[in-house]
Amino acid sequence: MARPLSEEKRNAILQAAASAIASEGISVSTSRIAKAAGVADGSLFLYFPTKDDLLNQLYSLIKQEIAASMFAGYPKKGTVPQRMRSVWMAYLKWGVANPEKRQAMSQLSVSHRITRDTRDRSMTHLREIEDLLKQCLGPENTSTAAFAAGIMTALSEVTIGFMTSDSRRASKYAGMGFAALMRALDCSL
Amino acid sequence: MARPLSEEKRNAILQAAASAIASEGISVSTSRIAKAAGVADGSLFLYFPTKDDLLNQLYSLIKQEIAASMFAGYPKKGTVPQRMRSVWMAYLKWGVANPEKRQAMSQLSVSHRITRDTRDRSMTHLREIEDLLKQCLGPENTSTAAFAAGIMTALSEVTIGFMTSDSRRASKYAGMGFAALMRALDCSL
Amino acid sequence: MARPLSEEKRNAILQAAASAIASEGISVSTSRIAKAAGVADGSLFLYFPTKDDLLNQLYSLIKQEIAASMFAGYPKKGTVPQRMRSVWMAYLKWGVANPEKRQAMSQLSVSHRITRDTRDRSMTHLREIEDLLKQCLGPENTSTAAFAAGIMTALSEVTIGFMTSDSRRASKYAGMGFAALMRALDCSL
Amino acid sequence: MARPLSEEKRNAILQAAASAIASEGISVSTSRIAKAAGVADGSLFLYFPTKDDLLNQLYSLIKQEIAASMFAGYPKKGTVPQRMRSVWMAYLKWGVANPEKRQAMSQLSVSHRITRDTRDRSMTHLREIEDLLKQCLGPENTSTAAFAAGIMTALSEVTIGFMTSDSRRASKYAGMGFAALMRALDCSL
DNA sequence: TATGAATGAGCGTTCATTCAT
DNA sequence: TATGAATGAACGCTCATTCAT
Repeated sequence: MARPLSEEKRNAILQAAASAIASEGISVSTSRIAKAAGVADGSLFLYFPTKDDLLNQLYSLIKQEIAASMFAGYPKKGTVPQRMRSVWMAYLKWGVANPEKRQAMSQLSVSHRITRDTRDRSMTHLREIEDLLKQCLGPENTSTAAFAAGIMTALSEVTIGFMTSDSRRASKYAGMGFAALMRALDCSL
Repeated sequence: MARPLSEEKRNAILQAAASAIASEGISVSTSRIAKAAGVADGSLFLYFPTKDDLLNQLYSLIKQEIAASMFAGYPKKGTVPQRMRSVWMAYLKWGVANPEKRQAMSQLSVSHRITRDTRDRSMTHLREIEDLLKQCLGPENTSTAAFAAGIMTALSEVTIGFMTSDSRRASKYAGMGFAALMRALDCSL
Repeated sequence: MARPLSEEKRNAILQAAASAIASEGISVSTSRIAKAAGVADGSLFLYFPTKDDLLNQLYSLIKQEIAASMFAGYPKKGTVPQRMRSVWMAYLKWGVANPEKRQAMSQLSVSHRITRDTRDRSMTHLREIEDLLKQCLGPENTSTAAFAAGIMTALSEVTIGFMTSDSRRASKYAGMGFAALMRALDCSL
Repeated sequence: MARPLSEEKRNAILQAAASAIASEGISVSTSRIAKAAGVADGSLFLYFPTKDDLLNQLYSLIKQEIAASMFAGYPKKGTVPQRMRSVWMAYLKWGVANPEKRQAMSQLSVSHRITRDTRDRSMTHLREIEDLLKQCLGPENTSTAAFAAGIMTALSEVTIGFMTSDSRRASKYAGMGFAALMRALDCSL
């Protein structure tokens, strides 16, 4: 049955795309991505029917990866602040460890080539965060959980940015960021 | 400094670029921008030698416009919180009133076509904000003013986003956002 | 002459090619042909070393099939007009029964990918027709037999076209076509 | 107002397309056509938005040219046979004089890239021929005029083919072809 | 023998930029 | 100054063909 489509190559392409987009932007050519992935130009289209597909799948993959990493070492039984801190620190860790994916993501998330559908699907991973935030905010502020989630995301991006560009003070930023978040959210508990 | 060409056309091109980029992304063709501006394809290059120049000038222009609008009605003699609130609300107002420029900006700010130089120059407009924040944070936290500015920007973007997509509750978000900001910054007063 | 491969698959490929070319033109991909034939993309090249080979063999095959069908039920002992009518009607019957092959043939016969050699070889099948025509035309017009054959072919194509697109009057066209042919040839007998 | 689109270049492209298609088939690349026309690759698309457009316009153009040339020197007051002969000879003349266009046409007319619409529009030019044929056939055979037109076209193609490949006897074929046509049609007058 | 993944040349088309008018 | 036709490099994608399995 000939060779099966290699998961390895698929990943190489996604990886190469992330890195190429990080350094050249979304307008990077599929040819450059293929070259960086070590496959022929045409092979890319064996794994992803169009460039838009590649872009959308990359977006989904990174979102998934983020969601997963956020819950690594999650203290299910911990207090709400403990759990908040865990998620926060886990995301920061991922962000600092994956600068290319973060940069690629910043390009992808504003791109018109990422469909509404892709965005919606990736949202579901954040449902758990919103649940956590609802507990933090208390029952009367339940409706603002989405806003709170936005704040959390925004603050974490800023924090990772500073951690990356001024890495000597990385852990200081991490702490300051978390403190700012908790104050901003003004959790009832 | 004499500008030999029609200032009017120059502005039409910048305006058209903002709107075209907002709706199609940075990859929009110069031809489409020219058409939208009501000038010939070739004329665009009389005003901006390359597309990158146009992009950079647009970036600068919007940044400038933002900076200016932030200080409209600024109460120079007011208390720090009053001045903070003024700047915050002024920016929100601009953001809600200029969705296209905001969208264009979100594309431009992540683009690799905006040079370091352009970015740096635009930073200077925010010097005043940092000064204000230093007063807010107190002398011992002076070194974190840049981080605080990042937080402020991030929170305002989130807030405008929610105001725009859920406009019935716009003023509620504006207030919540400001409260969150002040708490996050934990100003010594 | 031993053909090592499955005659069945070879035929399936030729059949699929005829049908695919009929509906999509000669530019149809070998992959589509393979798929329609129920074999793998690569397998096609086990049976036909190149696409051009496939095309040429298909051309030859159809020409052969036409030649054979023309002489089905041929009245060897009949008069010249009887034999002419037999050939005429037999070809019409084949044409009406094999629209895909006819369409494929119309693409193949004008294609530059069919070699002179292939065309020449296929000509020999029509030698018998020319012999028949020579008898019809009489000894003094022997040199125009090729022209007469051209006329016959041309008229039969037109006739089949009308029979196919206006099938209610098919037999009327068949008769009219034959009458026109016999008049056009002005046979001495 | 800059240069206007040059009719000359447009014609050069159509001409180059006809000749390139004649010698390489419809699959000839737009780049090759552009080169042959003496324009840049991109310029072709200034005159024809897609290759299909070029193909369709070329088809229409040649059909029009044929229709026009058929009625050059047409004896409006002549008898029906005189007029038939005029049209016949005029078409033969065009065909012999324009072998490339004829070859291009043979590719175009079987191509799936020529739309139904294009074909239909080009049909109208042949209305006049059908009218002439109706007079030839007499009122009782009016319904078969389309069939007669098909026969006429088919015979003329065969005739031109022989005139071209055996040009020493060109005028003999022209006469023989016409005689065959008139007999085939069996005109009542 | 049969498969289908892999290849890379080539395609139709777009577009930033130039230049004749 | 302003125009838009002209350019050609580069793009995303296809496909006949090869080759590892």
